[in-house]
Amino acid sequence: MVNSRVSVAIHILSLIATTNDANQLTSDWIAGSVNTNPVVIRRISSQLKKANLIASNPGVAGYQLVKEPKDITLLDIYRAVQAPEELFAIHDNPNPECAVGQRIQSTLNNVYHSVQRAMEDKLTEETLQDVLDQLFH
Amino acid sequence: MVNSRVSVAIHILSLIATTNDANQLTSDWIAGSVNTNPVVIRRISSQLKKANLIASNPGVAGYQLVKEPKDITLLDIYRAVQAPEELFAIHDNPNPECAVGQRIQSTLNNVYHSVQRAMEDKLTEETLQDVLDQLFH
DNA sequence: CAACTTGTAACCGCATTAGTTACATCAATC
DNA sequence: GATTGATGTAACTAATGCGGTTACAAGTTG
Repeated sequence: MVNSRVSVAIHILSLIATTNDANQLTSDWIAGSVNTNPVVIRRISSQLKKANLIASNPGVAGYQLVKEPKDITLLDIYRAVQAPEELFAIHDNPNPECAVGQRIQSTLNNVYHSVQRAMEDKLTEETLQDVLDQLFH
Repeated sequence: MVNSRVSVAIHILSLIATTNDANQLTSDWIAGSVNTNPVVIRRISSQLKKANLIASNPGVAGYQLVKEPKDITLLDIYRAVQAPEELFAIHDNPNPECAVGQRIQSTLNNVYHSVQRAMEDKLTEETLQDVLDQLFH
């Protein structure tokens, strides 16, 4: 299962996108909405910042979106908070002396590739704006 | 990331589908091809058996496919070894007094649903036979 | 009976995750 | 310029899930 950082990141970005008062947008206040520790918010915000999705300044309260919600895809968010990895794990060191063991890894890689691609395509289709539309239907 | 049990399950099923000598198909021998402990093989085989994909008998060596490889989809295998769960985790107890916190869970559920659906559709498209075709191209 | 097998329970070490404490650094305000 | 309150990070903890392993019950075959 994909960890909850993606969900928290979307929550954070939704708050940033819809909160007018910048002074209100502290990691403490966001943590109150997400219901977690402020450090968890700052940790994920740091990843969103490195991915160039939000901006912030040490010492000054608040976060700002760098792009418009319609230009932030869920894949952008996913990749911002998720270590780059394959969706499916493949076991290590299958026996090369076995016909199946010898070719199972490359075969699985091929098979899984289209599955992961399908997932990422869907994540690309949906943007932060779509999330906002659903939040305030 | 999805754990490696799916990959090991496909490996096991590939061996069963392509090994003629039933006496050879012990959990010990399969473990030698996968390169793991025989108990890991029996554990996953037990799940495949409960999912009605393979058959076996206590005390007698070997496993047999219950269906033809073309009738075993990767989703069948995925569901056999994977606890039924959502692909994306959603954080617990967001603040109901916040407009975003109040609706984020149901919104994320909707958003993630189509993504998971896309993945499962792809897993349904590919069968054990496709894997065998790629293994012995 | 002896030598095998499958099936399962139980435990271990490791990695990952979310939560937390602590603190360095910076900015705004009195 | 000292105080206050913010971001940014390092470091630690508890809980969880994973694959690997030992042990053993129960069955089959020769």
